[in-house]
Amino acid sequence: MAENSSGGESLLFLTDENLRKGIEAMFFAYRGFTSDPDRILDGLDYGRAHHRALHFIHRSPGTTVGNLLDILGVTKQSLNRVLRSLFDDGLVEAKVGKKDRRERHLYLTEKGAALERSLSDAQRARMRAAYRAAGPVAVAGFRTVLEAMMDSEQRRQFLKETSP
Amino acid sequence: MAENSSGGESLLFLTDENLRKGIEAMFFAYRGFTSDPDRILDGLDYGRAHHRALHFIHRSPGTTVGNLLDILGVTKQSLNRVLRSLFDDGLVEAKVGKKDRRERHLYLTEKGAALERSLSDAQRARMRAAYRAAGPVAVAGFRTVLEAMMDSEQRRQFLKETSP
DNA sequence: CTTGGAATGTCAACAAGGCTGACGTAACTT
DNA sequence: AAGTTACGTCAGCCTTGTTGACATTCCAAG
Repeated sequence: MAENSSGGESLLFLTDENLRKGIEAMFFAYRGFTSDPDRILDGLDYGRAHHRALHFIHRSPGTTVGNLLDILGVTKQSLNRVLRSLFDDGLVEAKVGKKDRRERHLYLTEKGAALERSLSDAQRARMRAAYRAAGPVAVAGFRTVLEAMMDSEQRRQFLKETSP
Repeated sequence: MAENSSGGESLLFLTDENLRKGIEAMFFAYRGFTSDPDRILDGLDYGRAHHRALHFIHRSPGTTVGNLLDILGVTKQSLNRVLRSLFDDGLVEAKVGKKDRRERHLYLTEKGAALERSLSDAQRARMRAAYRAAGPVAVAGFRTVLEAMMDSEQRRQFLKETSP
C-alpha cells in the first residue's frame, strides 16, 4: 500500500492531536457531503434512506433485495419500509426473478431515475468542486485513506466492483 | 455528462464514475469510522449523540451549551435530552458562568473523561491504522479533500481552531 | 410426491434521536 | 423598566433504525 515501513522517518502525522483533527474533519465533511441531497429530499416525503436505496439500485439495476440488505447494512424490515414507499410512488419497480422466483429484482422507473439524477447531481457537484480544488494527488490520497478506514469485508467488496 | 473536454491536463479524476466511487467510499468509510464507538455505546444507555457531546466537551472544556449547539448543528431540545442524561449519570458537569451567569460551562467529570477516552481510543485506533497504512502523503490529501468538502462556514471554523 | 429446512420478503410494534412550537426563568443590556 | 439573550422544558411529530412473528417460495431428502 504505502511508502512507509517506518524506520526513522517522521511519524508526526500519527500524533493523537493529528488523529483528532482527522476525526473531526470526517465528521464535518460528512455533514457537508449529505447536506445537498438532504435539502432536496426535504419537502418531498423522502429521507436519506430513500436516497441510499435509489443510489444503489441505480448503480446496480436488477439487484435483489437481499443484495441491497448486504450493501446497506440495515435490517430487511427497515429497508422494506423504504422500498414500499418507493414502489407506491412509482419510483422503483420489482420484477420476480426468473431463475429463482423468491427474488425481487429492483429497477428504477423513469420517475425514479429522474429523482436519483437530481440527488446525485447535487452530491457530485460538491464532490467535483472538492476534487478540483484539491487536485489529483490529494484525491488519490483521499481514496487511499478512506479505503483503509473501511471494515475489511467492506473494503473487499468495494475494491472488487468495477476495477480500474 | 462526458469525460470532460477542457484543458489538456488529465482531468480524468473528475469523471462521473470516479466521483461516484468517491461518494460510495465516503459512505462505507464513514460507517467504519463510527462502528467501533457505536459498539461500545451499545449496551450502555448511550448513542452516537452522546459520543459527539462528550467529544466536543472534552476538546473544549468549559464550552457553553450555545457553543455546542453551533458545533453540533442540532436543536437545543435535542441536545438537551442528551445533556440531561449525561448530567444525571454524572459524566458531565455544568458550572454557571462567572462573567455571564446565564451561561453554563460544561466539563467532563472523571467518569465522563473515562468513557470519552475509551470511545476515542477505539476511534483513534482505526484512524491510526488507516493513516499508517496510507502514509503521510495520502493523509495530507485526505485532509485537503475533506476540508474542501465542508460547508464554507464550517471550514472556516475548522481551520481557525488550533492552527498547525 | 411430499415434507421440512433455508432464503426471501412482509407486517406490527417499539426506540433513538432528529425536528417544530410554545412557554418559562433568570440575567444581562439599553 | 423594557427588551434581549441563554438556557431549560413540555408536548408532539417524523425518519429510520431495531426485534419478533409470519408468509411465500424453492430445493433437497425421504
